[in-house]
Amino acid sequence: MVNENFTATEQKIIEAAQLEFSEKGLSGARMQSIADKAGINKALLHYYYRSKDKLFEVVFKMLFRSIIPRVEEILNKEIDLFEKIRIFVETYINLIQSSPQIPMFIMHELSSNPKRLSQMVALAGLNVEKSPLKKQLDELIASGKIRPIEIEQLMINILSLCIFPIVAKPISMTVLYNGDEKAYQQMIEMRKKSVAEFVINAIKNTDYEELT
Amino acid sequence: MVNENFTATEQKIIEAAQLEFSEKGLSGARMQSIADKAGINKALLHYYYRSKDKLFEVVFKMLFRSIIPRVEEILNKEIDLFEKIRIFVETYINLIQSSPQIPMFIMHELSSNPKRLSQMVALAGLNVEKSPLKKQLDELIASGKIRPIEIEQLMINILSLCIFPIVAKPISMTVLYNGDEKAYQQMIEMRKKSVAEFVINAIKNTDYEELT
DNA sequence: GTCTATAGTTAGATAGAC
DNA sequence: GTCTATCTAACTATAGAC
Repeated sequence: MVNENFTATEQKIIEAAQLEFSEKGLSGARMQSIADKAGINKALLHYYYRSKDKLFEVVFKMLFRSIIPRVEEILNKEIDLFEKIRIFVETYINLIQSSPQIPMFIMHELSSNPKRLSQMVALAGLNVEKSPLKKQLDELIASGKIRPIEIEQLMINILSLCIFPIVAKPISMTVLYNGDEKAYQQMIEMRKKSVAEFVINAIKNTDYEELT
Repeated sequence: MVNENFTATEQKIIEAAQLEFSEKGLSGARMQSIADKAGINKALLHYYYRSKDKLFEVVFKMLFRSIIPRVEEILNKEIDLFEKIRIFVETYINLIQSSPQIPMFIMHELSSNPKRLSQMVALAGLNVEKSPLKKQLDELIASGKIRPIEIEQLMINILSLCIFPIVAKPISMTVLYNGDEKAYQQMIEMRKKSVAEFVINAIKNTDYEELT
């Protein structure tokens, strides 16, 4: 996760901060707690990052920049759409699972400062409308292989199915499994395959299949 | 939203608090800001609710209790499963749309205090495994009308598709629509119908259709 | 670069008048 | 019940020694 040439101390701070911010959000996080997690003291945090807000900004940008390329890479690969969906779902759920704080971290940030995100998106040069994925999707719709669906709707459906169950872990674990952690983990594990099939079945055009 | 016999002041406080808590979360919320929104002063908040935590608890419980019965009612209705999904999706997206803070509010709460939720769920007597919906689902699977799927997976899929796009409004609005609010609203509007069809197509057993 | 000590600020909570 | 004024605690941020 930490990639640039930081000193050992900087790395420890970034890691500790990421953990604290995603657990507690910007306002809930405590500089003291970050310092403790990093095994240093408060003053050093300010020495490196001046203020809580600056530190947050740094951590946020790093996280964001580490995710975007991975997503883009998969989406723009030259492979069959259904295969792409399978790979994307599995990779993405694994990614979130390994750092379940990330989505919450980003969502925390968003509600308080939506502008920051748009700057970063613009900077990353993301544009769904002009993506190779859209072209691929439109061709399959035109040929009748899949049902008509807007790329935005498809993307948001896939993202919802991958992200929400993990972000809302306490809800699903409690409401669906009476707090059974193991059952919940099994469910997530299953979803690495089942979500892709769910999506594929949802968009596959069955009329077309009958013709082949 | 406010239903019991509260005084006018209490109502104003509850409404203001709900707004503030869902915008900022528990830690980000300010008693001063709640007082301002309610048009009273800080001291009065403490007069009525003793502490910030108590106030939060009251607001949270009220919200939770207002949602559960509505969800249960739809899910246990004696109607066709596909029709049930259509009604549920439309009602649920409308509900969240009218109070988009609710999911964030609940999720904020969850990360900080998962136990509170389980108490409330237990209290509400929710149990998916024993619900009429599960029976209905299992029958349709047995008869081959829909593909095998666990009720928990189906529920979490539907909830994800309804809740996430609204909770993650800033993400989707920015990433998918370059910040165009109107385009985003249109997308949500479409989803009131399209999500149900997406889910139905995903679970419908096409082999069975061919047989009929 | 890293620490201890402390200054400065904010915000939750209480006391007491009306 | 509602207000103003105030206390106290928590937390961010800085100063200054090593």
